[in-house]
Amino acid sequence: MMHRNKVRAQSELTPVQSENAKAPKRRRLSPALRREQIVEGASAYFAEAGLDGTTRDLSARLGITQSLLYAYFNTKGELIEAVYNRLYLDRISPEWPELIRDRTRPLGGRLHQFYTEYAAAIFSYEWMRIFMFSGLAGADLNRRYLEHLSTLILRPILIEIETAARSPHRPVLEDIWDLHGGIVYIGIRKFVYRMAAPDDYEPIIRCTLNRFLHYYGIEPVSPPGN
Amino acid sequence: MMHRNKVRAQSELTPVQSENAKAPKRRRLSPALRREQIVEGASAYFAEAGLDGTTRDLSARLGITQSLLYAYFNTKGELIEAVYNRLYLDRISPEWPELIRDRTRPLGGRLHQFYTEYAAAIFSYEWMRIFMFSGLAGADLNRRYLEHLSTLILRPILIEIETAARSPHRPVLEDIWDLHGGIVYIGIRKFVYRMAAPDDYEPIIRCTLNRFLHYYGIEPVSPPGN
DNA sequence: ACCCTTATTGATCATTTGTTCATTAAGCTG
DNA sequence: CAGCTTAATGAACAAATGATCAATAAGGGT
Repeated sequence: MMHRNKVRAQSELTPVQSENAKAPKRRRLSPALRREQIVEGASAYFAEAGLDGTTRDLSARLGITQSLLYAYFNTKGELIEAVYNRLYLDRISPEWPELIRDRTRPLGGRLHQFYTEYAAAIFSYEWMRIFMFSGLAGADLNRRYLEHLSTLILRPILIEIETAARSPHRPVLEDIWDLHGGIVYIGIRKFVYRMAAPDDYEPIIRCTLNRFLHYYGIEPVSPPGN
Repeated sequence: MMHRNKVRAQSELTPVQSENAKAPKRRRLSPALRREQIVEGASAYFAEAGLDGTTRDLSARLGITQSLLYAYFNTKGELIEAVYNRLYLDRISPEWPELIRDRTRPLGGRLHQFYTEYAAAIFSYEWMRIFMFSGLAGADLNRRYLEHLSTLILRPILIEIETAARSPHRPVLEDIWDLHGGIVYIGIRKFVYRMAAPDDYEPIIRCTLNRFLHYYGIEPVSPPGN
């Protein structure tokens, strides 16, 4: 005998408390809304538990029954696919390639803005961990995302550095991956390994960028007060 | 006639023995040997399937029964623990801190040797993936490993850079993490995201190091032919 | 207020998976 | 060879898990 009424008993004790209690009564939402709520909750849950997390745990966290998930997704895989879409969709801002190529501004400032915004975009518990989980699971989405990133962001950066370089050194794409990896690794340390990491990413991003630019004889990023 | 048993056991591994050699005869190994074989197989298997891989799949791959696993490990968790030990144990060579601090040699050469050896040590399918899986699972081992690395390797590198620096710039530990992360990210791209990566890590490691050293006014690494 | 559509539930099924244990046989010793 | 220790097997159990479906009730339309 399983005592599944645990959640129910909990919710009955707190009928309409707004804190963390869920309504004991059955709530009927519009399909669009419910679906949105499920995908959002699934993102948070799978980021924590991994893609092997169970549909029962997820539904319990959402305050709905497990079978309801199957009214919106034919299979658990479909649900995970929806999580992928929500997470990856438009994660690469279409403005970034323009920003990087905008030669009316100093290259340092462009890269600084890009990496500050990029860090803000991906340095989240959900994104970092689900990206890693799906990468390990062999999801093709990861490779596609990174190919996309390489084409739209890293190659333009490479070209801009080559163009702006005033030292004898010239970078190859692998050098841009090194720049990128050094910054992304901050997020990996924080969200995958759960190590202490700086609250503000700006100083280390700026320093990393300056070190990179310096090698190619490009002027450093202006201090943030600029 | 003579050493029939032994020969038989050996030739048992070769598939084309008799017509329907499908039924694998039960092989009786010494506990130490069998345990070693299991842990090795488990490392390979869990690296591929993740720590949620099943004991049944593992035993099938090892060519033994699933229940035999429990003759050597009381629980699946214990088996995974054994995999951790096999993988992490002595992964940080005790000679590296000495190497890094050996001021009779140029700093660039020391760091180059260290990172070449370090890459050779951890850039393997098994290490990279299991480290990532266990990190995501929240295994304390990861944090301990990285703390260890920070204390024994990164801090000494920081001190050596500070000491050797001839430019106005001075690094903080986070800068060393950036250097480290940029290099480690090569392995992450290759083994987690399964992207194309250079076969020989030496050139990019050298270039990354030189870029780093250049910022602090430290002489570059000598070319490999030196 | 009363339908009536359908979002939601509860029960249930079929597998999967970790774990246990009595039984079997491999291979060393006398 | 015979006997004996114990490595190894095969069958089984309990809990967990993905998935299904008839029954229920929430809440909008009239």
